[in-house]
Amino acid sequence: MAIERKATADPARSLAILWRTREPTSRSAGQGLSVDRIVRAAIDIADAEGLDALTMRRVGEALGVGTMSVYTYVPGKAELVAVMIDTAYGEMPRSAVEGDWRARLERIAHDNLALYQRHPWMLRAETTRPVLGPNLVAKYDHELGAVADIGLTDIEMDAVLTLVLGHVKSSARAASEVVDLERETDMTDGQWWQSHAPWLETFLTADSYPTASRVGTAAGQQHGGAYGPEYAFEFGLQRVLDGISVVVAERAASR
Amino acid sequence: MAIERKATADPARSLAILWRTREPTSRSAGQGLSVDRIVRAAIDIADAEGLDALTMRRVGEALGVGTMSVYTYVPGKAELVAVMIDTAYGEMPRSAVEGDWRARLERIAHDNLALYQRHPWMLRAETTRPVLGPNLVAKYDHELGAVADIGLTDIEMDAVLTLVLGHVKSSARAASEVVDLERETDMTDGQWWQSHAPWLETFLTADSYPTASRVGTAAGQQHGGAYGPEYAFEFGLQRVLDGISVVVAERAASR
DNA sequence: CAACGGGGTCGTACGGCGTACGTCGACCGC
DNA sequence: GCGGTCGACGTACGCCGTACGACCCCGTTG
Repeated sequence: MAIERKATADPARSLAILWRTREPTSRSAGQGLSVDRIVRAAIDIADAEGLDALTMRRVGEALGVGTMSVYTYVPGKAELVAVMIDTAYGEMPRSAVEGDWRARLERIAHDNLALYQRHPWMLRAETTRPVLGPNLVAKYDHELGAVADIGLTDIEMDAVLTLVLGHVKSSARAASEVVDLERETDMTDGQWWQSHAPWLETFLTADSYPTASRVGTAAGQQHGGAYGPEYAFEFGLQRVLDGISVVVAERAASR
Repeated sequence: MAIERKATADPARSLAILWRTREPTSRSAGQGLSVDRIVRAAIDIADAEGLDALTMRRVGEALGVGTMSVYTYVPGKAELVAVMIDTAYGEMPRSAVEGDWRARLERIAHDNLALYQRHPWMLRAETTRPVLGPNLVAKYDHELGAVADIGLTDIEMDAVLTLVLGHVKSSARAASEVVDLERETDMTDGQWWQSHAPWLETFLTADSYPTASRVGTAAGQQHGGAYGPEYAFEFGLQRVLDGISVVVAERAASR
């Protein structure tokens, strides 16, 4: 029910797979099992049914193969997930670097949001000390390109990226949970809100917590409408970019 | 290895416990088991050893009681976690509302960071559609107080809070993972970085990804030093607050 | 062409988890 | 003193990840 633990995939093992240290043997070169086929099957399962549905038994099944055969190509589930993550990074667009830095960062934020929408399981699998696969490195390099040459120090460039991507991840997580819950409970967020309103009013009277009840109601109605997570994402992103522009302006002025 | 799934604790059941709908019977009033004792024991375990170590068997053990006895007071693990979360909120300071809005938000950010440092398991257990326990409501009301009366709409007040708390959570998660990994691997972040440097240089040459290799190295050294997650937290927080001040200024000007 | 060796495959089994279910004992109200 | 009720808990089920060892098939070698 929580974030992936033993997310500590053995980095060395994962890296060996990711950077293709081992060339395929003549035997396995046929149409048999392979890391690629396993990873693709695993991603399909996780995309469609979430990280909890991704079990080693399930992967074997999907490939018409015994559960333990999977372990021939992948040392364990944690390492499989690590490879899945890097593979997903590899499928991201590397939009051309055009426009000013703000437009570029905005574009990157939206690309990453789309990534999380396509692969919601990544929200629960990623760690902050990621396995440095080739696609993550390429992604990092590409994204740094958006903030290079605007007068920031290297440390600041990294911090800016961390900030923006962190915001995207927060927002994506919120949006993803709304979708999950709407499917699990067969209720839209708005319906859920309304069905709980009477209960809330029992305890959360305007007397006891006036501000919370007023603002909570307003925010709840917003969620009921078409916009909710989307608004939080856009609002937050614009605030973050505004904040970054203050630093950029400072650096430009002192040059 | 991931974020709590079936985090869908049955809200009604959780709420019933949280708002103490059921008064203690004369029988159970003695020194026997109780929701409070269970929750306290569970929080102690999770604080000390993480959410993975928190099993129902373990909770029973800690209380000198059979595993299934716990289910007399709590409908399931998900609901137990929900109550743990609200309890933790209840232990937060409600710092007096003083200073300007920026100082107040900064204070709130630091209070929430401290909460996550004391209870790192919350980073993996919280959801975005939380169970509306009494302490969460009180916390929300208190935190709204920091941004009331500065000219924002209700929706914006909620969005500002969501943004700041989202940033705190991102940063706290990063910091927490660093701590976890340093314990698990018996290596500091700096040592880990250095031990992987040769490997990285093999693939990530300055030729292939000049920006990534330069900035990554700089950021890596930063992590090796005393500051890393703390810097990311403070840098991001100041940027977020700068961004918010732009909106506040706009609203003040148009009034 | 026969024998061998090794690698891909997979069945079984173990120790963990959450928890459904049914029983038992002790206490409280009468 | 007694009946009913409720807290406590033992057992068991179906999941999970994966260690271990057996099998089988195929490419290589003598």
